Amino acid sequence: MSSSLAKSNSQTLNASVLSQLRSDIITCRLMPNERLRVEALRERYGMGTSPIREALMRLEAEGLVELEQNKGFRVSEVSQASLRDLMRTRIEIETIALRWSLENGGVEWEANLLGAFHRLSRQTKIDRVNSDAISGAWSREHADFHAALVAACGSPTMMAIRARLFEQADRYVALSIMSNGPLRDDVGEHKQLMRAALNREVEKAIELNRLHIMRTLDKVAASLAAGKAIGENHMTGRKRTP
Amino acid sequence: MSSSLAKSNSQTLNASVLSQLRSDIITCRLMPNERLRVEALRERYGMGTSPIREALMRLEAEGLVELEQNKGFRVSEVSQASLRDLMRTRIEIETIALRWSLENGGVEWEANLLGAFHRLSRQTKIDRVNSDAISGAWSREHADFHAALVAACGSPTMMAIRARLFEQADRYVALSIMSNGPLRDDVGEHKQLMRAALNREVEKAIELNRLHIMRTLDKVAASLAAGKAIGENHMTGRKRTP
DNA sequence: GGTCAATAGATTTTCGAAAATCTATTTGAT
DNA sequence: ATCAAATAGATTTTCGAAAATCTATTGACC
Repeated sequence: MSSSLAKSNSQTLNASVLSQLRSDIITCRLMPNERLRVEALRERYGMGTSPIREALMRLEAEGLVELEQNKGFRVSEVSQASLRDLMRTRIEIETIALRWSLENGGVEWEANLLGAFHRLSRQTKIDRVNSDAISGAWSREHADFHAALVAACGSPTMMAIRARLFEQADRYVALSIMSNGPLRDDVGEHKQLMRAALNREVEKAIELNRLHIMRTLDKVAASLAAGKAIGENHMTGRKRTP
Repeated sequence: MSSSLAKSNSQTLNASVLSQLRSDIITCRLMPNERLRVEALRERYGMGTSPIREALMRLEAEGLVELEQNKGFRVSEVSQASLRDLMRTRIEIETIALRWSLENGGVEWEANLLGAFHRLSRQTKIDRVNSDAISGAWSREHADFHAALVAACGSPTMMAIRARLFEQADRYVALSIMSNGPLRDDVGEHKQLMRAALNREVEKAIELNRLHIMRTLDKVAASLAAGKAIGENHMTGRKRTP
């Protein structure tokens, strides 16, 4: 029942539960709006209150968790409005990061991008066999590919912002997959995008990236509208007295 | 010696120490790179370890604090490189937010902007009398003015990013003021910027904003280069044994 | 029946001490 | 003298219980 990722014991419990919680939220093993009771999390992750609350505070700053004074934490709510806001902002941020990256990228960047694409396309094939069981691996390769695109942008600040928005978007994607199955086979899209990037066709790459995000938005928004029940009022109330 | 802001007791200690710490870091009452020992902070803010560590974790996500595993927290380091990265990113973000805000802003937005400018210009006058003693008040009005500019941008995500970057920049400004005194009298700059915004002269407002940030960057970068000693190696070592 | 205060249980928040880890210094061997 | 292991003190990290707060329900009163 508890999360799978066994962490190397060289980390502090704090760091360990932070990455586990983040992962559980992004993949919607912890559903949007779900209450995060300290006692329940203590049991789930097997540790005391301190590291858990510390991790939750950090995730609050990242926007994955919300805290109401004296009422505790819950997973951030999802909504059409914030999905659209998120994706709109993502497009702007990635546009800038991509432009900078194409201006600065050298041979190393090109090599890493090619590598990331290769891993992603392989992973896609594997997934087609295993259905959507281990799509966690795909998700990681997918994230890596998009990170590789902007890796040469030269701005740690911009990259950090981009990564955070990508994570938030990933949560919506996970939610969509849960109700409607895998989004679509977009190996082609990624390949096009990579080619434009490697050829330094800046405006084309930016436009492809924008379309890539917009297509995801449409798909996710649709399944969010359809599967309204999911994610709304999920374990919203307090534990019933026996 | 401890921070002045007396917090209303309706907040949790956690929320209280969070805002105090954030303020102390942004104003450089806690200097860049200064170690943040839990015991010292316990004394400074008068509470136990839990709320303090929770606040520190949150500030780490905001980029004001850095955590090294098993070695504790310290105020984030400052550097020419990260200053330039920060300002460059700020320009891009504020450009987008400003554009959206000028597209969407209604009468309410205009009124609030005028009000914010009025308070800022009044505050500037008061400050000229009291030297740089209570420049904290000016800093607040200044932040409010820039927030008012983009308040109609319609994107909570973009506004949150902008606010965070502004805070980070404010820390550099505070550092600069500490060594070189008040930056400059930029009432005129703010007035120009407001007028362009109210007249919906989008490109002009964006350019003025860019110049506003660039001028600040130049000034701050210069005093950072000059006063190298400040902020470097400040209480960097471990407490000496008696 | 409806409203409001009192109560009890659940939950969050906070504390202070214990455990784990790091760092500087001393000690001992080569 | 040099290096490495051992030690001691400082510091971080974690725990579990106590205090504070919230929420649902009961019961009194109109």
